[in-house]
Amino acid sequence: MSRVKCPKCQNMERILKAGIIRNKQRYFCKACVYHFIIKKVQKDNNLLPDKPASQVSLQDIASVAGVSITTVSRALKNRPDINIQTREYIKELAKSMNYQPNILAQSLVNKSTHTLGVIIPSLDTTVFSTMLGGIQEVASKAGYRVIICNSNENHETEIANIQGLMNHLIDGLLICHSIQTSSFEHIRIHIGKRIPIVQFYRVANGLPISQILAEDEVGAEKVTDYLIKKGCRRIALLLGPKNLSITQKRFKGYQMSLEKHGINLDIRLLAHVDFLQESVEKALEDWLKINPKIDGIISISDKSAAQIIRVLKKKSIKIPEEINVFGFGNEFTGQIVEPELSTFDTRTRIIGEEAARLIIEQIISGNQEVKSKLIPGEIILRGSA
Amino acid sequence: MSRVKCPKCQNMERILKAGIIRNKQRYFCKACVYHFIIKKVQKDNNLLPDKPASQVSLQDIASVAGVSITTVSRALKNRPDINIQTREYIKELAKSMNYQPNILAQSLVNKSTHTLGVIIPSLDTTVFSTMLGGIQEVASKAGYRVIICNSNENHETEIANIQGLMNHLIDGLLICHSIQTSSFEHIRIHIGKRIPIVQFYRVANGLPISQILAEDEVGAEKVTDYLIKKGCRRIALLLGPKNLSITQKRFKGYQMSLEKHGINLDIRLLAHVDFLQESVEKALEDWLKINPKIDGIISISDKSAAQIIRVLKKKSIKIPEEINVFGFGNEFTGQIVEPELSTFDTRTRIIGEEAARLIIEQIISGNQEVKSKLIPGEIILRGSA
DNA sequence: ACCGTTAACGTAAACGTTTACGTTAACGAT
DNA sequence: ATCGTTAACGTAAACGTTTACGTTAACGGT
Repeated sequence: MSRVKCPKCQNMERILKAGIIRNKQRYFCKACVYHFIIKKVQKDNNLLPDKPASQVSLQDIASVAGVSITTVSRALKNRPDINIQTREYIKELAKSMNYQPNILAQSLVNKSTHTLGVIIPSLDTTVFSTMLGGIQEVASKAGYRVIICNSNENHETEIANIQGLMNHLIDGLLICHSIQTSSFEHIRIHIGKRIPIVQFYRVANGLPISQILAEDEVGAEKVTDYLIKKGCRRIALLLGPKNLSITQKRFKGYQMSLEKHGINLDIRLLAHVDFLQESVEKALEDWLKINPKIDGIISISDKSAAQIIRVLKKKSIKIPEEINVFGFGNEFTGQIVEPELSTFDTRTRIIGEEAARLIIEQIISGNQEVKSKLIPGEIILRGSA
Repeated sequence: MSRVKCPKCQNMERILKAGIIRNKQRYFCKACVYHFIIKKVQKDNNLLPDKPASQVSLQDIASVAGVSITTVSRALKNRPDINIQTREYIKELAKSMNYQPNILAQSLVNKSTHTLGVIIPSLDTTVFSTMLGGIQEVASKAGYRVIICNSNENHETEIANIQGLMNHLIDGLLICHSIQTSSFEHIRIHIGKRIPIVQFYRVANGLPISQILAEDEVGAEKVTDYLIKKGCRRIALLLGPKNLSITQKRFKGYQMSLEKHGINLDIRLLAHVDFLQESVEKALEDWLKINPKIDGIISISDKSAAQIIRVLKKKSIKIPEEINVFGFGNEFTGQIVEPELSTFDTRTRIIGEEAARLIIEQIISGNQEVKSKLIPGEIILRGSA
């Protein structure tokens, strides 16, 4: 027989057990037909006596003011249907009570979080952190927060990130695909739903969603044109993984320029790398063995170009006399190497800014019309070519 | 007389107007004592006929399965008190209906968002984006999202960011103060509340909250020691704004080293800059005019050091023969300049990682004990010193 | 004196979860 | 057959907002 007392009728006799829930024994009082659980007496835990200082809510203000929650909400939101004196009084009261609205609750009702999700492949690469800076600035000026997810150039992580963000946390998604991403089902699922998506920099072409792009094709063509005009005939091209849109476009621009100038494509002059130092150096080693010798290199990034220059100098190969080196992206690094790096400025920050602008416009207008925008870049000539 | 029909009794006679609310005329039917608003007939707007595809909720699943919401929740959360077959059935049903939980609603109930807020002064600076990378990695492995706010080195923005994040959006705040921040009331308000705060890299010392720090003092001392041992006696020190903790600590380490070696402090050798290129070059110009001549420079960052080296080379000043140059931070830039940069590696990424680890620990344990952790750095010797 | 009008409130549903607690029926032991 | 036990549900409150709609009283015109 249990030694439990019914909290309702104080009876200790006709008490039965009634199952266990979440590790707690439940009881049933036959006398008053009542189910209950004996709670362990909270022995005021030894933490600070500070109350949890739970945020003040509309209800708290309403109680103090002696009005309803609705009236408080109206006052704070400057809605009509409220007496001006009442409104001012409540506003002051709210301020004095240090009221802060619970954004979660607001978002739940309003079905809008004023938050953008951004998925980028890496934070350590200047290109990406620069774009992020652009996104951040535009978003914040428009009153949007930014949640950043780093896919770490990993396909699975990208998928997981998207799933997480899409669960009502964000109003719009900006995505720059990881190297590994080649299938895009995880994106396609979300197209046409409430949450707009914009791809930037690295994009998937088959998808009916907006894009903000760098001038990869035109840029590569212009750079190749320039090198050919300068007399180069054996121009090596450093590219990323083959599945990247960027890779394909830069190759296309390069190819078009060669064709235009009647130069045959030599596939030995193409190299695909994974952005890591070793793969860049390996590609360079291979190129240097080729005959006839190369006289120009168009790098995939300024960082890789800087690494290339470093190796070439160690081998006492003169830049630009023997080999012209061209970067891509215009990062700070290019101004530090010697000779300073000629590069194609893709206006990375602008890409981020435009991506943010576009998605915010889509969020506000509700119009998900597919737009594709190319951010014009420009050649910057310094010493290396 | 209004030509309005009461939706309840269909009467068109005894209808009165009853105020305007949110730009809509309200009516009152005397016949059936009923208030109403005539809604404009939605002329099925010309958008896509696609339904908004509102996410499926627990209620939707419950309806289909013919059980209550509670049972569905129990099934999906693997709670006890549910028949295994029911559970499996509901799980499959949920999957087939492509159910995704509404994180907002979950957070509202659970009072936890599994999201960290990070406030950093800039995204374009390598140091910060590197720390961010560390934070991101640890957070994401622990199942936390990261909301990033860029204070842009601006005090007001920092305050606004914190206010926004603290309104129930985050479970913990990581903050690296802006240059301009000298008063810390906006932080102090939140201390001891539910949401823990951890400062990293740039910290305010007076506050009773945890910190993750670089070895600024020890680092500056070690670097100065090294230069003195190498024979330098006129070592210039490039510092940030005076109010930064980093500035004060590096100066202290520098000063201690001088004292230890019996060298008098010459305040002309100190310069405070704002991280912009112009201010760095201005400081350098001033130093070069001083007599006796300087023979060493400890820079505030590797980037500034690279700029210094560039200027010195233009003036044909030999590095390290005439002037030794030391960086701080160990960024990629240091490996590109010529001569390669000697630097103090502050282990920036580790600082971010540790900050994230610490705050997550505080969130989970609920223990906000103040901890201060110094991340050991090390001198990296290359050609410039 | 009555009627229409409106200012200024309040009530309650809704957003999508989680969870304390109520309820029922089946089952084994007496 | 009765009673205690428990598996397996359901109900409803709660989280903190927003907002459609109900309600009251005052007021001015007839």
